[in-house]
Amino acid sequence: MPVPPQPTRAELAILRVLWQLGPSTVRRVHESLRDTQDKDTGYTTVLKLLQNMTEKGLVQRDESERTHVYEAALSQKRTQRDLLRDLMDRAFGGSASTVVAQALSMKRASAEELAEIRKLLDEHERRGK
Amino acid sequence: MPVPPQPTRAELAILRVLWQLGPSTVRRVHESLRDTQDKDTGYTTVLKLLQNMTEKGLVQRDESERTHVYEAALSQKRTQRDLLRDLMDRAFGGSASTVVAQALSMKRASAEELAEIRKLLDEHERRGK
DNA sequence: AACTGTCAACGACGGACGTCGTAGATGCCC
DNA sequence: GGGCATCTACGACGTCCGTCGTTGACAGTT
Repeated sequence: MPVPPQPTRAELAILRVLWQLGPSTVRRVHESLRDTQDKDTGYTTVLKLLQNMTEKGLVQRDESERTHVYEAALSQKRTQRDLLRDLMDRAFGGSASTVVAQALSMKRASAEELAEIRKLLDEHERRGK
Repeated sequence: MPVPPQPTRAELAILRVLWQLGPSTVRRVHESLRDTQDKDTGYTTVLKLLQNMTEKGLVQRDESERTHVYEAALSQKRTQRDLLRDLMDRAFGGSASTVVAQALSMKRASAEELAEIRKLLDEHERRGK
């Protein structure tokens, strides 16, 4: 399992919990999901998902205690990058600028976000110089 | 069928062909896919996909002639926006600036692309003013 | 020792997806 | 008109995904 496969929708939702809470038990993940999510997922469903994800290498499991503790195997950044890369290739012909253009066209690109983006761009340019 | 569901991977590959070639027959789509794609998809597979997509409202079918002609129902821009929005919500917490940051961190964000992005940003700012 | 609650593990199931074989209709050509 | 090619339509299959019921192990309580 050199490179784990991309997470599915449900798996990504779980990863988000793990990134936010850090290493957690099934119960904690389940409850956090219940809070955040609109949909109501059963306990054993979350357990099964986490078992699958362990199998795939998406998470690491500490089973030294009776109650296992799960932790994301890859960083949030890394996963975001992989997912965005994939979408960029499949839907945007690999063009980063088109991605940015679409991102800007969304309502959520608020004023603060625009300033943030410009800052990123400056930094990136300075570094590339 | 007010709003068609999001296209799957295989469906998106077909949509890309339709956006590039314009309204096309199954055969044309199939051949174009054979050229572009690494994977080798059978004719009837493409046909079935297009039939499903018609059902879902992703494409429109002109069956006035014996050989049907398919056309993308939604624009490329619109589809890109929907897909990016979805990923942004699921993986980036809805933050456009994080998306942009990840996009910039990729090798494909070349010098020309950076210039292009900056231009987009300027335009966007001017318009927002 | 019996009861109760929590946990991991396993198996099953329905649905979506991608794939293709095959049948049936239609058009073309000698 | 018979034969061949092309096209749509239909049905099936294997796989993955998300879901959950059930079982068995274990721990704490009384």
